[in-house]
Amino acid sequence: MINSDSPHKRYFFDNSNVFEKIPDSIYSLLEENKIPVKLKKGQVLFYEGTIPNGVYILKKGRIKKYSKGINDKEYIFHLLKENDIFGHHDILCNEVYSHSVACLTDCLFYLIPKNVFFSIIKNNPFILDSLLQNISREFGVFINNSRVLAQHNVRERTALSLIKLNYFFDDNNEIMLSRKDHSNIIGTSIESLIRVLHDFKEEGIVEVRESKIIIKNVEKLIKIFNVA
Amino acid sequence: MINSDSPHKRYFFDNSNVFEKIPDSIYSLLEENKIPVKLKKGQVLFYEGTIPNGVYILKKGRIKKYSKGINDKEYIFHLLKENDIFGHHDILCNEVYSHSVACLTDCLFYLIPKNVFFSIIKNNPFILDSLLQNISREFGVFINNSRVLAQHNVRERTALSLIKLNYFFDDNNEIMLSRKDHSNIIGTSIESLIRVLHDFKEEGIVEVRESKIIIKNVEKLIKIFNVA
DNA sequence: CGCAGCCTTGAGCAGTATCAAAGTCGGTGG
DNA sequence: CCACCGACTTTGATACTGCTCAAGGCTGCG
Repeated sequence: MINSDSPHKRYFFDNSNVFEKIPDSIYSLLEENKIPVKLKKGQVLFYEGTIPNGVYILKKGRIKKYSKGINDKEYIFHLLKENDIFGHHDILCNEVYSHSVACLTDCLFYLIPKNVFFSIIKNNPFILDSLLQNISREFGVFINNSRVLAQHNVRERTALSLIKLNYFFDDNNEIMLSRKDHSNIIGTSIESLIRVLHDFKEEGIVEVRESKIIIKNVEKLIKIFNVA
Repeated sequence: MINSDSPHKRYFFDNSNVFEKIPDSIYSLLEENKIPVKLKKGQVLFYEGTIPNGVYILKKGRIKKYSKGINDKEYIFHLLKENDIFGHHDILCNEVYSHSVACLTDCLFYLIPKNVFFSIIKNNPFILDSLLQNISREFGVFINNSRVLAQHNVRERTALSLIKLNYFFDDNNEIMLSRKDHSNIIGTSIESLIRVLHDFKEEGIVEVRESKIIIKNVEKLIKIFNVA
């Protein structure tokens, strides 16, 4: 049983508010050194395989983290929204980016340069702890993601994706995402996704308006995902 | 193109030798406080959902990390061998275990009690860094695992699993794993796995003897995985 | 010797991808 | 303002992939 209040929330919803409650001293350090970056919908912030230059905080907008596979098809494994931090994994292990990031909407980022980031975590065990805690927690999410891909069929995965997306696009209660991106989250073809959405529409579970999806009945989605 | 020497090694092979080169002081602390645990093949070291009591080092044997899903079917997302450390993620984020661990062979573990572990990482920034680095690095592995599940078919995933297993069971050059476990790694049914293995046998890629698999031609496996 | 637990094979069916074609929407330029 | 274009979405037909169920084979052990 999963929804945003359930004990399993940990596994399916992941927000990494590392800088949620930070000391004033760090805050001002961040303020002084942050570099604002503005991008339009569709633009790519960075590509997998390139060298990281810092850590980002998403201040405005929605982004996708993805990695390209067969025939350059994207696999989208994470969506982020306001105040989420990202890009720290590859900095911390000193590797090139393991994934790309692109904008689902117009976006504003703060780039925290690598050296600033390192000096912050070096001098603030508090932040380091929080970071470690957050990264560790993400594992539960990843394990579940993988298990879902391995064991659930497209209908079930679509149901789960809608539950998550509903949570993700909370502010306007409408899911705005291209079918392509949506199918690349679920790990299926555009057409298969559309057919499942069609079924859900007929079953009164969702409403589809102008390519936006409105969830009518989350309980049914949960039931479908849990193999009702 | 992936094999154990390729630049993509990072994404497919994951060893977390956090305690690889540790100061003598820490080593003796570990030596004094470690609790040896012996288990037989098939036994479970811990179950997902239970409370962690420490961090483990696998000294002897082979284990699987898995999580149960539909109909109690296991999804195996990681195999570990000698000197691998595990169980630290859930300790670090102060959660119950996100997965279970069971023995593929007779095993010997060292349990490092929670408080010892914490005092070590608290007093040794060196270890903490190494830990953070390792955990961060694992993300690349997980992203790739998920993408493979989302985009590759059973034949391709089986090929990849064999490449990995070959690396994992390096010491005797034979893959010893039940069809059930193997299929739970790939994310398919036992029968489907068997059919693919049968094909590989006919294509001269593997040899199957007494339920053990011997890889005859890794290059072909790589080609199949990369969608030849 | 017989039983239990794996492994294997076969047949049929359900699920999913692919390809092709038509419909929809938004934006652009005449 | 309207017509057209391109991108995205939807639908249909078809083929293939992979799962399930059922049965039989093999192996090791009591």
